[in-house]
Parts: sequence; C-alpha cells; structure tokens
Amino acid sequence: MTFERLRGFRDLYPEDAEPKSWAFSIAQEIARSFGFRMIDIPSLESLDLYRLKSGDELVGQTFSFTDKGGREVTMVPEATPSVVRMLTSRKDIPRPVRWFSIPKIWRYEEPQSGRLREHMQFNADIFGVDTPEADAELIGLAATILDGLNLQGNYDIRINDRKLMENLLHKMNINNISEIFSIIDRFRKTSHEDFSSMLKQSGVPDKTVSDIVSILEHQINRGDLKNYLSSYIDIDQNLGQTIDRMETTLSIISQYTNSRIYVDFSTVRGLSYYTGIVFEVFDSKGELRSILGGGRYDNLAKLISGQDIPAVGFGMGDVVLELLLKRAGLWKSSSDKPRYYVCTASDDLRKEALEIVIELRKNGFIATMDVAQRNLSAQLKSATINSSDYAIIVGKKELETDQVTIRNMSDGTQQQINKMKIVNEIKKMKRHAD
RNA sequence: GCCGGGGUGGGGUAGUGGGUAUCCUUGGGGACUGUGGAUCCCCGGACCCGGGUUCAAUUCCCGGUCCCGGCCCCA
Repeated sequence: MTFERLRGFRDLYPEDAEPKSWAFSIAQEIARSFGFRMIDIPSLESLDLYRLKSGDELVGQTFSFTDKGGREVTMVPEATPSVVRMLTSRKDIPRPVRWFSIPKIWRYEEPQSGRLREHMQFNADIFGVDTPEADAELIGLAATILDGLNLQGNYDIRINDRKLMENLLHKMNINNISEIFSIIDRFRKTSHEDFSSMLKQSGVPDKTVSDIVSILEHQINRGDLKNYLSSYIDIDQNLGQTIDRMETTLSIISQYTNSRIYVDFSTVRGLSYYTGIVFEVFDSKGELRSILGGGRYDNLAKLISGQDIPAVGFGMGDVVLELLLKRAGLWKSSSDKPRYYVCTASDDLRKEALEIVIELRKNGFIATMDVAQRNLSAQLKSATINSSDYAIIVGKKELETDQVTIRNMSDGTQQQINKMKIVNEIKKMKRHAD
C-alpha cells in the first residue's frame, strides 16, 4: 500500500522548504522594521464568520465540516475575518494597530498554476485610521518586502479606488455597480468583444461600453489622473477629492520604492467588502496571477462586531511568489554561513571530534560530524555530498601537538591549526577570505 | 462542479501486440583499514487501476483514478 499526497497539497523538501522559509523571514523582518507586531490566528473557525461576509457562495469552496459537538467549522479560507475578530474582541489595543501574521489557509477548489488547496500567506493590516498615509504605508510595506526579496523591476503595482469607480459608473448612469464590478474584474482575462457583450447584457449602452473599455485599458501614471478622466466625464467636487487623495497616496508610495506603479481601473478585486483603495501586484511580464493584493475595508469590523474601525490590509500567498522567485533565479536559501564537517581519521578519536563540533556550534557555526561510523574516505565523501565548505580532520599524528587539519573543500588546500584556538583560527581564515 | 492534455524506477527518458523493458541520473555498497567530487565493478528500483478485444496487452479500446493546465470563483 502506498500513500499519496492529497490533491492541491504540497510536500516541501529542503530545496523548497528552505527558500520558502527564507522568503517569509525577510517579509517578517521588514514588517517588524515597519513597527508591525506579529499575531497568529487559529486554523479552524466557525463557518458563520465567512457566511457573514460573503454569503453561502464561499462556503462551497471551503474545507468545512461539522465537528463532534455539531458545530459547523472550517479550515480558514482567508486571514482577515479572524484578524478582525481578534482585534474587535479586545478593546485595550492602542490605535493605529499594525499587525501581521503568517497563517496557512485552505480553499477547496481545483488546483491550477499559482493556486493550491493549501498555502501560506503573509498578511498585514493597519486598523483605526483612514488616511492616504496609512494606505501608502501598507502598500509601501508590500513593495519593501518584494524589494527585500531582490525582486525590484520584476513587479508592477496596480492601484485603483472603489469609491472612485463607483462615482465614475454612477456618472455614466450605471446603478448595478456590483454586477458591473464583477465583469470589470474579468477585463484582463477576456477579449474586448466578450467583455463588451457582457456589459451590454447588463444593460450598459453601447457608447458607454466603449468608454469603459477605453478607460480600463489604459495605465495612468501619477499626476495624470484628473486630466485623463476629465476627457470622459465631469469632475465634480466629490470625485475631485477622491482623485486628490489617490494622487497623495501615489506620491507617498513613490518614496518607498522605485518600482513601477500606476492606476489601473480594471483592478477592482472581487471581494465585496472593499470600500476604498484597492491594489494588486503582478509580475512585470504579466505571466502569473497576482502576487499579492489588498485594499481598504472600513465596514468589516462593524459587520463582525458592531464597532466602527477603518482598516487597510493585504495578503501575499507563497504559491505565486515561489513561481516568481524561481523565474528570477532567487529561489534559494540564503544561508551564506560556511559549513564544517569534522572527520575522524580513526574511530577512537570520536570524542575529540565531537568536542570540536560542539565548540563550533556554540560559536554559531554550522558543524556536522559522521554518525554512521564510517572511515575517513567515506566521511569526506559525505562532506562533499552535504556541500560542506571545510573538512576538519582529527588525526592521531596532529593531535600529539594539539593540531588538527582543516581542508578547504573547494580547492583541496589544507593547513594545520591549533585545536585549542580553533574558533579564533577559523574566524581569522574567514576574514582573510573576505 | 465543468472542460482539455497526459500517466514507463525517486527524477528525466527509449521502446514494443509476444523473449530477462532501454539509457541517463539519483540512492546503497565495493575497489580504497589517514584524504572527497574522477574511474571501474556490484546492488536496489518502473509500464497508474479495473474491464474489454486478442492465443497473447505495458502497447489497442472503454471506464475510473491521479497529475498538469484552463473555466467558475477569488480570500
């Protein structure tokens, strides 16, 4: 009998688990440098928490079941409701709140490129303020993380604003906003012909349809927004304010990163709870699904708890990120520490060898020795296979004068060093190498 | 849930209606009881499952299953 991995789940071997761990540790480090605090959410929640937000439709795409107490529960399909639940059940947390988490999340759907049934997600939110500064800080965090992963130039940030879009559509005499949003959400995946006919079917007049297509297909750079839109519609005071706020946000974000950032009116995001700015990051070549996405959701806390708490957040999954990092040649664990393999020339010297291994480990070095009772030749072979940088050979002859041999595994050069000062000697060698 | 394309050792592959299923790689061991990656030798390991056609199926047909990709949906 053999057991296979479940559909949509992954086994991560060292060559994948280590780079993934590296990527998330960078994200975590950068979030902390922004003053974000780490939280952790449960893996299982009441199914009602998601019904509340998006109705029964989402429920069919969750890993959910009835527990032994008869409760309907689900493996969490996203982090945000749990985070909001945690925030609103504590009243003593000073605002603004900056929180991040790295949960695993689950969704029951057909796996495809960039989408699996289980994945890990980096999630960050700012609660308690509704300002362009907060929006920019959060998007700035996302960009700084990607830059920290050395992805500069490999991604674009697309920004839009739900309020602006609603305003725009109203001005075009469109009132079935959410229906139109879900069509707009598919703009980049459908042909213009199909897209236009979908809009027409939803009651949008022909002339307006062509305007919408034209507006959606352009990328608008910072500073051009008002000018661009004025050729399609009148800009009243209300719309003007929304545009000004967006320009402010864009301007602040440009302080965080040199990455390409533009307004893209086709980015509306499917989730119904967004109330203001929305954004998505894509690979520049446009080959992959979105790397991360998020936006402002000022009404969710009220829905969950009755408390009025503005919020902006984003989530970044590890699946697309992995594809992108692999394409950029950055999928490796960044441990640049040299690895030492301590060998014994004869089996009765294991005690001395282990002393050296322990001493090296205490001083922060990566040190290994044979545990298979193998001879020197086999130990060196093993050191090679484990990509050790140095082998330290403990032998009787050298020990008579308290020396051990250190062998550089890349060029084969050897030298004798004093066993008692081994840590200092190694540090000295390292400095020379640098 | 729906649609398309695929399943030959751990990974990558060749091939065939009939004999011990090819090659590379990986793994284990040895030549080598104080010096590794080379070389040589040995060993382990596969035709997804079920049914049908046939004297005979890994090969052809059907169904299932799994993988990959896409749709739906998007957190």
